[in-house]
Amino acid sequence: MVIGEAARASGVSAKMVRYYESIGLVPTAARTGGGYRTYGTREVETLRFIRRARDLGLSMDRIKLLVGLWHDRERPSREVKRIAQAHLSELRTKIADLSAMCATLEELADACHGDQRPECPILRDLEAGGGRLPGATRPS
Amino acid sequence: MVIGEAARASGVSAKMVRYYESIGLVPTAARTGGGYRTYGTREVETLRFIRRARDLGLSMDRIKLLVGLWHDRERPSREVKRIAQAHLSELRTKIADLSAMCATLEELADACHGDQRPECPILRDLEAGGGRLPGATRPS
DNA sequence: CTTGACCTTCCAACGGTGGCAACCCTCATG
DNA sequence: CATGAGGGTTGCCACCGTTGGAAGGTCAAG
Repeated sequence: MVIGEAARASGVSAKMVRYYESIGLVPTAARTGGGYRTYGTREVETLRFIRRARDLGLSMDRIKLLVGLWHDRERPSREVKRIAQAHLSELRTKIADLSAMCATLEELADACHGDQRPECPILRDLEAGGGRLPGATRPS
Repeated sequence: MVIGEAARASGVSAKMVRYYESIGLVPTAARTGGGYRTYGTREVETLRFIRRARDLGLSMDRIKLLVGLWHDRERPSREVKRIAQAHLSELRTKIADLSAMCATLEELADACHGDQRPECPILRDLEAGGGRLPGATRPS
């Protein structure tokens, strides 16, 4: 299997396969006489593993750890769970941050009539930096 | 006001002020005889505007548009609202994506006993890519 | 031979952050 | 008045992480 076939089989683009090799996430692939990288079933499975981990939003560093644990038959599941929970906690933080932005922006967009008039609560808020706190718009 | 003072007054780092100038987000600053950038109240207010927009997660491109609209007294609030809603829609998409990851990962982490034993549903899922859908783990 | 896939290397994006050598400005001391 | 010290500023380059694209060259197969 050359890189294109491995890419199709794993769902990881050839570009990314080379990249993963360059950062040491997957071991250096064997080469044919002509210099083509070759992959076997095992390598493709690793790539698929990586893609699924990526789909869950895990960072390369954590994926590297997970691949190591995956290949270790003696691993304690505690280690895996710890990584998952660290990621979960970051995901939750990000979601909370985005939700806060969303809430503020929703409030502002709702207050904006959105017609041809120049008056705009969105710009007013960005200008004054005011109404970020609860309690709605402060009285004038 | 030189750049450091403007930075402290606006909450944008001096580095970022130069960066914003380099990408054309803020106009070229006036200079002293010695080549130092100088800022007035108006410039600092613009920087503060930008920082607040960044805090809401807006992209540089959109902030550029918003600053333009902010300085335009004839702007239709429709334009501002349209930008806000475009960003809102992206925020919601991102939140949904992260929430999906979160849900999957929560399910897997809950199923993992997290002790010294090697058996681990998290790794099993990443390996097989199976149990993403409801209905629990399929029978062997 | 032609065509397609592969090889390497560089550039772009996002929004900054960090470092570095050199320069400017101010103040203190001789 | 001159000199030095210290801190702020300048421009430039490189880096973070992940992906895509393009250029230019090589390989394999029809």
